[in-house]
Amino acid sequence: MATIRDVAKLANVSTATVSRVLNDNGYVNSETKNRVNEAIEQLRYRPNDVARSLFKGSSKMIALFVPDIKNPFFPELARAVEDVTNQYGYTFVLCNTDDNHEKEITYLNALTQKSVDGFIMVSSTICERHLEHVTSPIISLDRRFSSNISSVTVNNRKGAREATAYLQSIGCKKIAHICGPQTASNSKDRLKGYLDVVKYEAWFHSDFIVAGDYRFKSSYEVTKDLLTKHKDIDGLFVANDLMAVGVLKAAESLNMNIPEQLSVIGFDGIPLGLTTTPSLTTIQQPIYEIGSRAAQILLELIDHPEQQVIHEELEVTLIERDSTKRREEA
Amino acid sequence: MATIRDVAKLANVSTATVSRVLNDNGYVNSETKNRVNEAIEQLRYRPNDVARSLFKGSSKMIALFVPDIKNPFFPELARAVEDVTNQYGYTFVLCNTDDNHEKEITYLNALTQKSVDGFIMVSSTICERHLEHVTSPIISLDRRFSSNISSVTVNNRKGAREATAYLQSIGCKKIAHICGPQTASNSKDRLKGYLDVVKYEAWFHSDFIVAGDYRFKSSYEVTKDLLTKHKDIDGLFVANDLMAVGVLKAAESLNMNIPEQLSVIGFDGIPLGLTTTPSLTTIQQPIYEIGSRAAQILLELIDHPEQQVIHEELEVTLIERDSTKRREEA
DNA sequence: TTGTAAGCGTTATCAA
DNA sequence: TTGATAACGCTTACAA
Repeated sequence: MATIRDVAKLANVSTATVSRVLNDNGYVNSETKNRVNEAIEQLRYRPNDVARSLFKGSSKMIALFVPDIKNPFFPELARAVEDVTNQYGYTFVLCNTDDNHEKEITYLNALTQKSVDGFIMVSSTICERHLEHVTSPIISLDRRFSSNISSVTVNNRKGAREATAYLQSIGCKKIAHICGPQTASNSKDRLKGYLDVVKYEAWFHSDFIVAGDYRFKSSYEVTKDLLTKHKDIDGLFVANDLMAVGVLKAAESLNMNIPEQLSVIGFDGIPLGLTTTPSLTTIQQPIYEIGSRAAQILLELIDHPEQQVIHEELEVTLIERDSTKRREEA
Repeated sequence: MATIRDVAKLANVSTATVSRVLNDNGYVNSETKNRVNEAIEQLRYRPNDVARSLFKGSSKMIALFVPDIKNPFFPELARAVEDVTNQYGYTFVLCNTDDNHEKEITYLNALTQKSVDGFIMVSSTICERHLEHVTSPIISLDRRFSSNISSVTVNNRKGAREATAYLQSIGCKKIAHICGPQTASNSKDRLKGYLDVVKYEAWFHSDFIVAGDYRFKSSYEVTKDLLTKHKDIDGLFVANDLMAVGVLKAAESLNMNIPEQLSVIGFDGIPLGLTTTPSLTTIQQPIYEIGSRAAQILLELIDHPEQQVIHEELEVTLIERDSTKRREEA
């Protein structure tokens, strides 16, 4: 690979001049500029970004931490982040953390050594004190670490309320909830939203709240149990779509008809909900927008580190599909 | 951030000595080693990888190019690649190319400037001549660029033959095929495999081959058309699972019963096929293994550039699920 | 066993 | 308008 010195020699100028035309700053005679550009072309010269990074102390890279890209919520998020980082000339690093705290810390250190310019994190285990020594900007998604760390979230509690109220509005009399992992703040908020609506109902009973972990399998099993024990449940608010699909499959295996016997509503709005039979009613998050806003805010924070903390909350939308249906009055 | 010089000063040694204990090479007295390590700890010193990269000319980063991480085939692949690269201390860069040639070239150049050590590419547009000036090792996935560029693939043609023969074996009399984009070699091979089996059948007609693009939507539409025109089709081999799910949905909208009236088999074995109703019979690729083998081979190629080109072909497996069913004799 | 110093490829300051 | 040169933080001959 040719270096700036090779170019300088060929064009009969100093490296400083080459650098000037490269970066388009400082005065440079238009004729020598041409000479330099020709030399660049002739040598197929491309500046070495590592050397640039060393000098500048920044790498033009940003990293996204997700628990697992295989979880269908994250590909769209990742895509959004990559789209905007790429648009601004940044390189996109993806890290799967498995919600493992040590792994997160290891990544954080490794990438800091590489002068990565900023982090977007979906994490349940990170909190402020782990970030003390991190000097690059960080933005948390979906879950808020602390008021000092910028975030992009949705109003989970409100969305959960809306989901539950919707089930009531279509005539469900006994509405259960399958929770996400209680380590995740969004999951806690969704539970709260559910409780906001049903807490004082005469029929309400804590048996109607069952624990899941946001994964398909747990909900498949937990649901079979729940629906076998409580045959009077006619509405189910599930903390995320992946688990809601598990519910659909569990009901299928029990020969229960959805939505005739049971209405099911999920949360997230992932594309998977479009391909099930019945298709899934859900509270849709603006996934792409969450990712792209997060990336934009991060890039602003990188350019203006003096800027204050930013918290942005986006809106969710109820999407009616075929897994819910108005109950006929008895 | 502390530098190696700060450590050297605090430990009362030269930077060379610090470097020696850091990299554990060269002689260094065990007592001074302790002093150095204490200084490192005291200053929370972490070596700057950018400086290291500049010196070494390599960055300990590898990149994966996929058309779109939102396509459900790729998250598992990406996960596999990230797992092994991470295990060997490499950083994982993800690029969405949209099958856009210019974008691919731009990424390739940008990452080369960053001294990225190797590339894993899923691409239909790249061929050898675009790679002339790339000096880092490259490995192509799923599609073979040329015999000079290492690859990890599956036997698409054989898998397609197996799929088609399976439909015959369960009694399908007229078997159609929905193709992938003919720009992709895997797609062409799957078509060939289909033809291998049906070409000389008396019923065979070119109308039974319809063009898709590996996406859900195209197949949804194309299928409605096909099934309306040719009501005698009783078997359908679809070039990938995503399109096969489109077929399921199209049949649903036509009130056709799968598998009673029509058996459908896909290709890929993505998790999506487990959540549809009916679940999808398919030719399963070992997706995770493809990714992890590719990454392992790439790392070998990075360590031993003198090594020759490697082509590896993995096996596919027929998975019977609920979208296919033995035809009763008339 | 340790230190000195050159070099990796840039950018930016200062002087000319 | 241009050029010399120090600096970014590290590694590795080579010398001591």
